[in-house]
Amino acid sequence: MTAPQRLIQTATEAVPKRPRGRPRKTADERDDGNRRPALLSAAARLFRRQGFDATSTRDIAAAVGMHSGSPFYHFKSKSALLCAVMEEGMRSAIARQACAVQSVPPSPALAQMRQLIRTHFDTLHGRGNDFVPVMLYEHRSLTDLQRVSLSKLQHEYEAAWTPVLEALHASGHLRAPVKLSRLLILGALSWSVQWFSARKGASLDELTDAAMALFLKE
Amino acid sequence: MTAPQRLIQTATEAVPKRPRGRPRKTADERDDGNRRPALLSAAARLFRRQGFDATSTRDIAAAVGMHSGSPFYHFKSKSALLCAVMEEGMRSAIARQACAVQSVPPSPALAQMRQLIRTHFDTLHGRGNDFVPVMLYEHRSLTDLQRVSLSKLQHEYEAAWTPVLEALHASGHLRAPVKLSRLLILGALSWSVQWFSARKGASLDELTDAAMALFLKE
DNA sequence: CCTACCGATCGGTAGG
DNA sequence: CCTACCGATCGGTAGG
Repeated sequence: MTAPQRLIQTATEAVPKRPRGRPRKTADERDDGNRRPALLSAAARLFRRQGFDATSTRDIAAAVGMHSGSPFYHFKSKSALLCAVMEEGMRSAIARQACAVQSVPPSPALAQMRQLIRTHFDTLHGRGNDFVPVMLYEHRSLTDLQRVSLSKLQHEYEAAWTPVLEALHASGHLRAPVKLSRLLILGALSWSVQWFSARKGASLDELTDAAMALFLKE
Repeated sequence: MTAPQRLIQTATEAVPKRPRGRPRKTADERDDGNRRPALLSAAARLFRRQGFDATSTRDIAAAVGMHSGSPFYHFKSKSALLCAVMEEGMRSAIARQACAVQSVPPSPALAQMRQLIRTHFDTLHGRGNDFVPVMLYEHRSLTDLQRVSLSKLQHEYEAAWTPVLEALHASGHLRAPVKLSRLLILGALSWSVQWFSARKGASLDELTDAAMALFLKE
């Protein structure tokens, strides 16, 4: 909160008044905001690799070249940083999902479904996409309030599946109840963070084919 | 390691020699072994509720009426206790699974499949079955060596699914590749620890029906 | 299994 | 964003 120039101003007594309004940022202040994304990325990577509890705020600070107390200048607590990671993950996942769904005509629900599955795998296993996997693992380390604020984004993400599943149910491609189907399907896909490896085994496309063949008739 | 009687023996110089061989347990010693199951159960319950890192060994000790250092008389480290919880969970899950499979004739693979799914849900959501859910969540908190020793039990559990899935694949009830099917199906079922509630929503039987309808044709 | 304790780590903060 | 620091907690151990 204390502005750096304060130090200089107190040295000289009579200083010409600064212009009114919010002071312009000087070159020295430019770091104020733009280190936040770096902190988020480093935190996401470390949280995914080591887990939330096994990662200290010192680890995160070191990963972006800060000193131990500095992350708390950007985030009020370690769990607030975790929550920010998850929110960022959900926001970009929702954007990716919306973009993917729009790129496919709505008429064959099977094609929409394939796109949803493929996009979900990308969100989980794409290069640098550590944000959502962290959310799947570390949900428990949030406070109740943070969980509530996140649940809105989660519902938004899940909501995109419902009309597609309903269409598939109506056309006979899906026989199980829609709501339980959504829970089971998303679980099957999300669980792949536990076993999928980009370097061995099936590719994401093969995985998508297998999921389609497993869940849908015809 | 130091036997409690030692204290008494040193008080009197000339003590009649104890009979050879391992000393019989006296009433005071009876706790030596049989507090272990209590520790395991308490640990499983707390690990599931709060997570491994959020549970201190003091919490566990208090839950069974011990003092803070005493769990380390039974387990050499906190993670050894975690590993013991998981091993106990897998052993009883495997036993439950073997019993369930044998109770059903092998001929309709669909009936076998239903039994496997239903038993898996029981292992995850049955009363007092906290051991396996802990394993699903806290896999990362094990040492590499512990993970290796556990993987044998996990493979044993998963192996029971393969012949059933192969039969279903051969009969046309399952179209996706067997190996990927097993991974996706077990993921869908296991993920239910994240959302299933015994007090609201579907029952375990309804869940089993939904899973059968979702994964299998006809 | 208890008592008494240690060393290390960690989230967080005051003040600049 | 750095410096310097604190209070609390925690896994684990020695000795009995």
